[in-house]
Amino acid sequence: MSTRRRSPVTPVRVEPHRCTAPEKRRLLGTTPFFAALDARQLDEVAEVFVQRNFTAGETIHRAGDPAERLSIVVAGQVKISRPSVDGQDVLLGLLGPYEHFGSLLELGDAACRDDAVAHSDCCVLSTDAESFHALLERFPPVALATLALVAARLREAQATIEQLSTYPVPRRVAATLLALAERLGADDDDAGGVLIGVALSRQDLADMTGATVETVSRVLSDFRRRGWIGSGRQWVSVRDRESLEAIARG
Amino acid sequence: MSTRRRSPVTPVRVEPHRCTAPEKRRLLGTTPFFAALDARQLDEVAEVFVQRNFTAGETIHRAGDPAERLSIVVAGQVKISRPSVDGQDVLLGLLGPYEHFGSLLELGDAACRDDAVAHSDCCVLSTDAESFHALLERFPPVALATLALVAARLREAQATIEQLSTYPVPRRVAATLLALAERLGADDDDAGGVLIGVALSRQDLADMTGATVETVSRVLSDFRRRGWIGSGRQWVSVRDRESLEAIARG
DNA sequence: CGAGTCTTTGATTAGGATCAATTGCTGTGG
DNA sequence: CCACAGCAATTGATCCTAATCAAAGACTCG
Repeated sequence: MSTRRRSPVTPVRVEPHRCTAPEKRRLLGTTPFFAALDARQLDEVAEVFVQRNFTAGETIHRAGDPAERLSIVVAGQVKISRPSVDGQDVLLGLLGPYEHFGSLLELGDAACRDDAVAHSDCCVLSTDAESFHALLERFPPVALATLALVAARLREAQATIEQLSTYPVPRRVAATLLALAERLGADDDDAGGVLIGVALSRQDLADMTGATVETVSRVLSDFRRRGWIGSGRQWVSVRDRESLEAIARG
Repeated sequence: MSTRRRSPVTPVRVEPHRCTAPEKRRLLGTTPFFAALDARQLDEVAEVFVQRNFTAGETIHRAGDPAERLSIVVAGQVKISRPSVDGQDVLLGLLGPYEHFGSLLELGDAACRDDAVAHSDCCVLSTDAESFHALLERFPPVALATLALVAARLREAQATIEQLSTYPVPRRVAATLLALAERLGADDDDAGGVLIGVALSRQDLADMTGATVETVSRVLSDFRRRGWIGSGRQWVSVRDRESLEAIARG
């Protein structure tokens, strides 16, 4: 068929390295959290962060674990999902570099509500909630940056609520694809579209849109037949942004 | 019928007053934003806040207005809803005393995404985004408190996303009623339940749960027949928390 | 009392979920 | 290198939840 190909164009990322101290400092400095700090201050920050690598599919933490760490993705992607008894997971975030997950503030005995899984091989810097809280108090600009990040997340969440409340599935799928292409678009697969640069199963898409695998598959087949997207096992690429936007707008 | 009554037990609140300066200071001090500040600091804060009263139904701001003010409810309730072209509004928040709305940070030319309407007569303290930003920088504890508030909102939003993605309507309605009773429960109407202390139309409930008025009405009728709630025009009271919780848990 | 709004109830429809196979891709091991 | 195991994706058939369409009842207020 015109819009089908057989091999996922997604190059897989691997990162089996260990950060040196100065590297760690540099990475943290690139992060929106700590962008405002100078070299000396970054040293202080770097001291409380530890680096860990995960291979694709590895579990970072599970819902129910004590909520005591804040983590920042520095390479690769991490999938945050809320599990439910009957296996109907909800995908709350697909985080790329410089995005955070875990607990920002809660020092008490709160439990994690979500699973965090390495969606690709990835590298994560993390610290315990207590140390992070100390950083917030010590460096006011960090608190402000954090506030901005959380506020942005809240806005995204509210947009998602709006979508789930009122849009039919094809519209939600279109909007989700566009958002992903925007955030993770590795431009151009060989058919001149914007390839979503992350392994993306139908199940993932279903968990993001609150639909079922089957429905998502049907919707994508339809979009593909119309030439709006290309898709295959674990990948999607946007080929006709205009049309998708029209659907996403209603 | 056993569970019907004719008059809404909701007492309407009225507040046609004007805060004196010390009153304003005291109110701000009770707010989670500024609880950590001392009297002198509160004076400074109070200077940039102005008080406004609204009568029930009055519009505070509309989606599309420039996003330039942060407001804190000090009495009454404010309804935050996201309008959509086809009138399918989404109710994002029903705010009571000490909850905030408006823009925390965006100093640019951002536009409000939501309508804010006085849901009851209410009293609001507000300031412009710029002044608030200055307060955040001047008083680090305020930034931390704000961060905690926004993080809490984010958690609520994620819970809502989970519900909308996977729960059927009766479950969402039950969960919503319990949450409202928790937050706004004026205990005891004359039938020994927990009355939700706010005017609450079926439409509001529909906008909160992403369902239609008709469906909500049917669900409530069902709950009422089972004796789990009492309800009437613009009010609901929870009479059998246990059973509702069972539904809300699935 | 009568207009207007909110609520309830019924009948019908449709969007998606569910159930059930089948096909196709990938990586593995003989 | 090919066969096969295993998972991902597709497609079809059916069912069901909730939306839609339509109307009538209830409460409120001027």
